[in-house]
Amino acid sequence: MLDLKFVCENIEKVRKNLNQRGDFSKLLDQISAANEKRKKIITESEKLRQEQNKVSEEIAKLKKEKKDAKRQISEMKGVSDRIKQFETELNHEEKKIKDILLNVPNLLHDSVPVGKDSQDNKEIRKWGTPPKFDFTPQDHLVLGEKLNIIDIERASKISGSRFALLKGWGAKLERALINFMLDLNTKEGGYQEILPPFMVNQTAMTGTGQLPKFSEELFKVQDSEYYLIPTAEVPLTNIYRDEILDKSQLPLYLTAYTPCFRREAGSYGKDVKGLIRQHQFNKIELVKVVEPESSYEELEKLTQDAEKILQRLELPYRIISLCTSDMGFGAAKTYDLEVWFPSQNCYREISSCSNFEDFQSRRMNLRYRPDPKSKPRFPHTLNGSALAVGRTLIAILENFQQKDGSIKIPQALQSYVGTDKI
RNA sequence: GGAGAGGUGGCAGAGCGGUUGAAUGCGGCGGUCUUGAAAACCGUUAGGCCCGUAAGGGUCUCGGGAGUUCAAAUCUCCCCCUCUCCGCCA
Repeated sequence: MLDLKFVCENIEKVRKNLNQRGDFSKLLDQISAANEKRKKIITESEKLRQEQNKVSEEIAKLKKEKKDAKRQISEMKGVSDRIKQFETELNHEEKKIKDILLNVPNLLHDSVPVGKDSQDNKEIRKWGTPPKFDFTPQDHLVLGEKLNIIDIERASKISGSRFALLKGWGAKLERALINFMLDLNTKEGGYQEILPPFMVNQTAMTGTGQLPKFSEELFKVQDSEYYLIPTAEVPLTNIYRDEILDKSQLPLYLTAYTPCFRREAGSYGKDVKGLIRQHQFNKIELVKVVEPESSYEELEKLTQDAEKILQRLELPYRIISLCTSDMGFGAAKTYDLEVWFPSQNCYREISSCSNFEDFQSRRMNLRYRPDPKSKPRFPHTLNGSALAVGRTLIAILENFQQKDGSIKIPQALQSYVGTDKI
């Protein structure tokens, strides 16, 4: 959520920035107008309240002295009604402002490349070289079926489309990856491991920005107010919602393994084959809460933490900076990590690392105190996948496949899987 | 699921419907004392919003919402959460 005051005081600047994401001009004007009205109402009603408080005090004094206060009481009867009227109007304007503000995306950082679609995303760097095969490499589905470790058909029998069943070494590899990533994040990255709830309430979803705008992407649990998390970002970032953290608690580094649940509405026909796009997938997430001054430095570090996993797994990847039109709703800047997929002969997203600045912390009223004497401020929040586990698994299958259809296990992972080949 | 208890400032814990944003204690910060520290003593210590260049002034907030009243932390109703006991259960 943007700062109302900032928006109203810098409306042309905000308009120009948001123009890169779409047309929010009308909404901004509505906000500005509603805010003017709001301020007027407040000024008027506070005058009345002041009078009410003063006279109430007089009444109290008179009563104490056992004197008559009838005149004052009847005088105040009308005042109280008018205050209530103002209150109603004020609530109306404030709700209007909040409803709009919750649906306005974050301002983009100056360094975000300008572009009109994903073609304009900017490659930042590349690591590793795509493997050369002296045979035609298979895609992960073919490999998975041959090895009897991925079963899509039976998964659709018990659930539906966009679900998968991992079996035997497949299941074990997935589990090994989870442990490997968590270990790396905690031991080398300094992240605290969290095992959060996989269902959260509406307030949490609003805090990180999934609601109110993107409800069609979420699974809601019937007969309850719970939503299945689409990413661990939601429970992790919301842990300290409505709190004022001490400066000594920052920076906060959190990591968690969770399954993620997404409706994938609007992705009909996209990635229908295989494990790329599922309704349920495993992910290890990194979340940071940091002081504003250091957040962009922290974004670089967080991205490197995610990269490190791919490097240890010897998977070739590249990093791109998402361009203005490809950026997500709440992010000010995003790097995507894309891993090499031999079967598709291209890089595909395996992690997304973003700085949300104070967009989320303002939504969830998460603050920190820079020092004991100063006012609380909104910290910056960041998150990134490290990594999407299912996509990592298939990247390993495809990049480490051998001529005979077997899969070599990357060195770093062998002790976790318990074999060097499947 | 059943029965009961309770939600007040960073924490603990008071609070006859009327100068109570809120006693007191602890903690935090500043100071006095001390060679230094501790102790003791003194002072200070919530957040949001509005007006104002500022100094400052005003206003709201005692889990959330609605109501009664000239006036609500205090009374009424609804909701949420926590704890204890019983039942069920991984």
